[in-house]
Amino acid sequence: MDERWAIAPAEGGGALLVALHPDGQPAGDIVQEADLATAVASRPQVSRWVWRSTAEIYPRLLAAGVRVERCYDIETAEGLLLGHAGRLGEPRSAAAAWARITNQPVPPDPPMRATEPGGEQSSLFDIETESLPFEALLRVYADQLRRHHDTEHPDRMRLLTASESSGWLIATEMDRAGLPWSAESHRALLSELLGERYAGGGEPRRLTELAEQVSTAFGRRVRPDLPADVLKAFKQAGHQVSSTRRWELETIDHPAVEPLIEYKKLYRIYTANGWAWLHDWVHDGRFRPGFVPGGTVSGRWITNGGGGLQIPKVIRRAVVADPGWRLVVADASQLEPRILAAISRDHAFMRVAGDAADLYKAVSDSAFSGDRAKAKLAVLGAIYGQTSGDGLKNLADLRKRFPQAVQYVDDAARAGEEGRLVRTWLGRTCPPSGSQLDAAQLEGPPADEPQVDGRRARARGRFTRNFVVQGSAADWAVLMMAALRQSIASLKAELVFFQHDEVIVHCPADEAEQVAAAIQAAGDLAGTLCFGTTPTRFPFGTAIVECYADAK
DNA sequence: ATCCCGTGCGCC
DNA sequence: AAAGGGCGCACGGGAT
Repeated sequence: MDERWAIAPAEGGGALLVALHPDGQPAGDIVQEADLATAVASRPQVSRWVWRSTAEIYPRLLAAGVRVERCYDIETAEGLLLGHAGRLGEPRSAAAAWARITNQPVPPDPPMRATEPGGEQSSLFDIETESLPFEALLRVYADQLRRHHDTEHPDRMRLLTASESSGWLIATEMDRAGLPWSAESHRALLSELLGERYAGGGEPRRLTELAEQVSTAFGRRVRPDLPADVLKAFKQAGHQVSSTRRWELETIDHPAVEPLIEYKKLYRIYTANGWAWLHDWVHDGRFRPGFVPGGTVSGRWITNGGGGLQIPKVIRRAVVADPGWRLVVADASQLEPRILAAISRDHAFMRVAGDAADLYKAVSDSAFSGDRAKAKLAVLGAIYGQTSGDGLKNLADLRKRFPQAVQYVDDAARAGEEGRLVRTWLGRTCPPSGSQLDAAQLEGPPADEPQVDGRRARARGRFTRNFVVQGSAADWAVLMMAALRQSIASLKAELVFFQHDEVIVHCPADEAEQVAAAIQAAGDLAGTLCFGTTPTRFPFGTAIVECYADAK
């Protein structure tokens, strides 16, 4: 039974509720109840809750011990529908949607609330309840159902909205659970890498030493954290470099290079994941990243404040399962080329993507006489938009063997260059050309010259080329997460981390094998739900470990 | 004192 | 060997 109810918070912790017809119209009278969580918990027959914002309501439900199976997040849907209409960037709040329906001035979206470091649950109660009347919210919802119907692929668009709404449920649950984090291991690691901190503050011992070594090598005081200073010093020493990026420094033969590179590496750890970060972001043995589903235009998630999706490999030593528990770490192997196979419907490419072990090997056997490195470069070049180098010839070979797959991304690039929109498989749409959210707009100086326009157009082409693949991969990934969430719901296991194509589940040791199997099953199901029946496979590399650093 | 931007590097 | 896409974050320095 697909029973839908809409709900909104009311004064004093209460709630307004109403049952809904399939077309979104109210199926009865609006009722008011005294307690939001009780109102939800007492209606187990409801299979999908319709609400303005998961971020507003769901933390309160979870705090009261109430989990929901499915929801429809109206503001998330508004963003996706606006995007589909080529209006990404316009206000997506329910109030804005209502204003558009009623031809009133559209209010700007409220600024994004900064996440409290550590994701304290209490801060989530502070979100102001929007003053849009419940009846207006219901009208917005019904209007959105109609707009779904009018999209290019209504079934896919509905699946996208449902999936993205699930993403918000998952994000909220993951932030509540938190990633198990050993502050003790983290501190030990920092001491080992950086040395002691001086009592009076300032950089730790190892950084001070390396900075001195750099100065010694130059024969004068040089501050390694000032690129301009470093550039000048190298120039005086007779080495011309255009930046102090690591790969460029590595080409120089000079005794300052080695301590300088080491300094930069450790300085990064010190500033981004050092003692201050640990203090701000890890509490009670958990790191709560503040996940934001669909935070990027391509649909990838972002996190709020703690750099949760950029945890350096070396720092993963601090991610440790609870005693008797394990981390099941799984990443989807070679996901983007497999996605390209599925969305392009290139039969030959779908078949090589049916090789569960190694797609690049399968491509190289098929088109590059066994040269795996070449095959990989060609495939990545197609996805990212190669502009130079040997890759172009490899790309030509790839096109010969898999014309439809390469055509798909070439078409996306062409569309982008010509200022048209492109969409992911499920219908998430790129920003319109020239809009605020169009990254290619920033490319180069703001001049009217044809050369600049051309470069900008090509930059947008590379963006849209990648968008259809990266974004469709994000479509798949969230569906996979939603399927996984359902299949482990009866276990003690908890989803605790998600990073583009990688998930971590924290579970008792005796559940680990079952969880690992559930992840693969969820990937397979997501593939079928998203793309229908195809030969393409979505295999995972899975590790059952006590420490994140031991995965892979 | 505070904001903005370029630089550089972490992740996928 | 690097490049080609997407991000967040910290820093210093200049502008305000």
